[in-house]
Amino acid sequence: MVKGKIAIRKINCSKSRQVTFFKRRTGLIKKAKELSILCDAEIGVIIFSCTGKLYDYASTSMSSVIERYNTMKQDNRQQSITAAEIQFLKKDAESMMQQLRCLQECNRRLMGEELSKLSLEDLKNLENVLEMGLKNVRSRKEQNFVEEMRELKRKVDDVEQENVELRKKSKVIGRDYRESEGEFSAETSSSKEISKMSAQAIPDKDDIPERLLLQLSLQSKPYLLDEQKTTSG
Amino acid sequence: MVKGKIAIRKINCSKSRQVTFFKRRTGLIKKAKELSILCDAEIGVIIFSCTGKLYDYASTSMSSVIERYNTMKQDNRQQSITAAEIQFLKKDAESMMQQLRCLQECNRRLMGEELSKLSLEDLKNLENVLEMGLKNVRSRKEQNFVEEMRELKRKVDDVEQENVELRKKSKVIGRDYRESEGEFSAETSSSKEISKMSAQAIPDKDDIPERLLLQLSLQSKPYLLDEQKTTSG
DNA sequence: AACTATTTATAAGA
DNA sequence: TTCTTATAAATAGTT
Repeated sequence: MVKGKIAIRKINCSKSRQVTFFKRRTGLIKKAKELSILCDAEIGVIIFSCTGKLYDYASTSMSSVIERYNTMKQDNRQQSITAAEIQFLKKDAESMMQQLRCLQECNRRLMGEELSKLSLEDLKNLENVLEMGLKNVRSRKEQNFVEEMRELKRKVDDVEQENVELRKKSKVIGRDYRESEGEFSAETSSSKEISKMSAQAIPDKDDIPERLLLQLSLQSKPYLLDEQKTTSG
Repeated sequence: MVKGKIAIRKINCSKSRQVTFFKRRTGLIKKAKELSILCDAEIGVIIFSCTGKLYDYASTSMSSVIERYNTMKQDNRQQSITAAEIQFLKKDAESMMQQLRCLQECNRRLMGEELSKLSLEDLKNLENVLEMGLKNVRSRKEQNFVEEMRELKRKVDDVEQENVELRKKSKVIGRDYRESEGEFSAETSSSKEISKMSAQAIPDKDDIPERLLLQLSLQSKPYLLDEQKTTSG
């Protein structure tokens, strides 16, 4: 190159390697700058010295260059999730958080909490909604009740019928058979079924990571069927 | 630089810009190569032409260079958001979605909808919650009502007092003044205030992007104070 | 793409 | 690191 051309291979002498690194690094970045200006190009140069020090140049910004590079390369591994996508995710999260807060507020009001900010008109509307809801719940409850009663009666009839036949049998083979035992066992099995039905509940709040619960301050537990809130009696 | 030095500024002639771009790009990458070899440096060069075409060189591999760059820069903005973080974001989103669905279900049940899956026990609990809530709402409503009545009465008194004084005045200056006019205008202003109070509602669902609404199928509008749902009467 | 006149870059030495 | 200087390399303008 000058005053004694050198071969392009690693410079062994640490001292002169360092000097050459400084000179050529400066030169390289100068050339990159010139190229970007002359030809209106977007350029990024990243240089790590052999000692690990970082030197860089970017005509716009390095993140812009890298992002553009990744987009163009369609690198689907780690880097390809662009800033835009992350923005979307974050925006989604924000919207959902807002929705959650809104729903929680509604929920609390439906449970008769946090009413202080409501106007007389709002309260009237809320009362109407609750009255309607309560009517529906009672109607449904009654319906369920009637159905379960009917079911129970049918079972009792079945067991009584069974008992009658057992009694007949015991007379035939001349053996004593206590009638109360059969009835009792039938009753317990049907009440087991009732409690099994009430066990199928909606998803529990424990499925949600604590991190989020804290963020949302769900400490007041707006989940209706949470056992800590709705102990019957 | 040569045979007529040129100024470092964008070359206007598209043709010569293209030629210069080719020459200098080649030169830049050659210099980068030489530097990486001579000084044992890890180098990456990314060049986008003004037409958007990508040219690059990396002494090792570009992903290695970029990764090392990001690690070193600890760039907390776009690129450094690791795959793990993105996983977190997505998990958060999922959890929130689940919470939302759960809250919506609760909300609907509190409004007496979607009761079919509930057991007799659940329905009893729900009825209790609604009764409690309704009690609170009615109590609050009554309180608000009393307060507003008191406020109104005070205003009426004020206006009557004003009337009395106006009548006195009109006698003094011998001019006729109709008493109904004053009272009427006072009444309208106070009823305006009532309706203003009910206007301050909770955030509307319209604030939430349509994309999310669709995802959540919020079409059934579980927002209590949504005007389409809770029209009084 | 090749040529060439010059400018630029830079190796070696200070 | 910076300066100097001799010389190699890069490249603008032309063919």
